[in-house]
Amino acid sequence: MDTKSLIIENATKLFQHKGYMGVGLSEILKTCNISKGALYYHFPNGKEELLIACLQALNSVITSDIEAIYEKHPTTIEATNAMIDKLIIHFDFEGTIAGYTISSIVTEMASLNEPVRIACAQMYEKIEHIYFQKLVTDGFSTESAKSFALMLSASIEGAMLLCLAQNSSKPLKVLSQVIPNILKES
Amino acid sequence: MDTKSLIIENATKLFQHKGYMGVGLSEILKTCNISKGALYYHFPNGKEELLIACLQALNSVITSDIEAIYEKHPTTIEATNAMIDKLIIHFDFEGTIAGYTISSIVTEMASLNEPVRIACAQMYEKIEHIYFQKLVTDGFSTESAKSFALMLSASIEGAMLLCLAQNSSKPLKVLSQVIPNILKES
DNA sequence: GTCTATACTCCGATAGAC
DNA sequence: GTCTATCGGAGTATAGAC
Repeated sequence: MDTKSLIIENATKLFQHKGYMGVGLSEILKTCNISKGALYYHFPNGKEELLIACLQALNSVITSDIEAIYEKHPTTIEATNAMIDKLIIHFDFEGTIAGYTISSIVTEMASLNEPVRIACAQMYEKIEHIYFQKLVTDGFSTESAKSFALMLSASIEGAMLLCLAQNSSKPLKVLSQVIPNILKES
Repeated sequence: MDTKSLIIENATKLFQHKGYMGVGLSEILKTCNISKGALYYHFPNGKEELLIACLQALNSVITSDIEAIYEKHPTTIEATNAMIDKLIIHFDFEGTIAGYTISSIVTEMASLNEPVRIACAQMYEKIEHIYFQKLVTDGFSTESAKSFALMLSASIEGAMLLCLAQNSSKPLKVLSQVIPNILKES
């Protein structure tokens, strides 16, 4: 693998787990076994440019992951539960879920750095769009689908936050049980 | 006001807006117009001890705020919508919502520092308990009330995250419209 | 109870050799 | 394309005067 991809891959994981401010360049360099010169050759504008690159790479990875799950299952309810199950299994196995969320970066940077905020917003938008399309396929009206897509996005993100705080996958488990009741035409 | 309370009040706001790592002691000192000596007299164990104190103070403020709203309104739906409206007004007026969430601290510290994680978990637990009690009063079964309380907690936290990312109060607005459809016995 | 002065580490960033 | 060496500043924490 080329050095640039290696840096992005390692830095992404570190940023997700410890936040932007919580990760020093030295930690990234040590993880990649490279020097400062190498990093600044690939990212001349330093840490912030690296973060943007990480967010864009993560956008591709996460959304294509979700897309694959949603293509494989016939309805939104089944697809969403399959996705949440995957999150739960990952949490119970790895002890964390940070790799599937950018909440640490959003909360830290959204109000401080506009380019970073926009990169985060684009990722949420893309995820919501996948939910939206599946809901329309299910037969929901455009308006209902939009509302429910946002609801799904918010509740899953929130449940991951609660899982981190409680150090338990229970919030996600309860969510997957409640979702079928939510996705009903009013 | 005594110095200790002053420190907690200012530091809490800074931690909420910029995260734990994003705030230096010097910034806290400057905001409070005090010296390092004063801070280390009140918090001998430094920044981490201060963070715990901030989380405990915030726990009281936020939960009693929510409790007051829930006592004033007859049903969970009305109380919740009143609470979300308050968040929306605050966002549209102040341009942020960070003061009503600890997500920045959770995502940054939950997996790194156990005492901080526990303080965060206690806050979410207390909030969920308020929702739970109101739902039981509404006539929900204990089991349903537990699930819906978690659902409310997760979706509201998630919606605040989306508001920060999108720099818009729209996610909270949509959530308040969807919630009445969710809170129905299955 | 609050101050100043200081210690020492780590930060992100740059320059220049190879 | 990657390295080492170094900069200036900010980080947390401590010691001791008042």
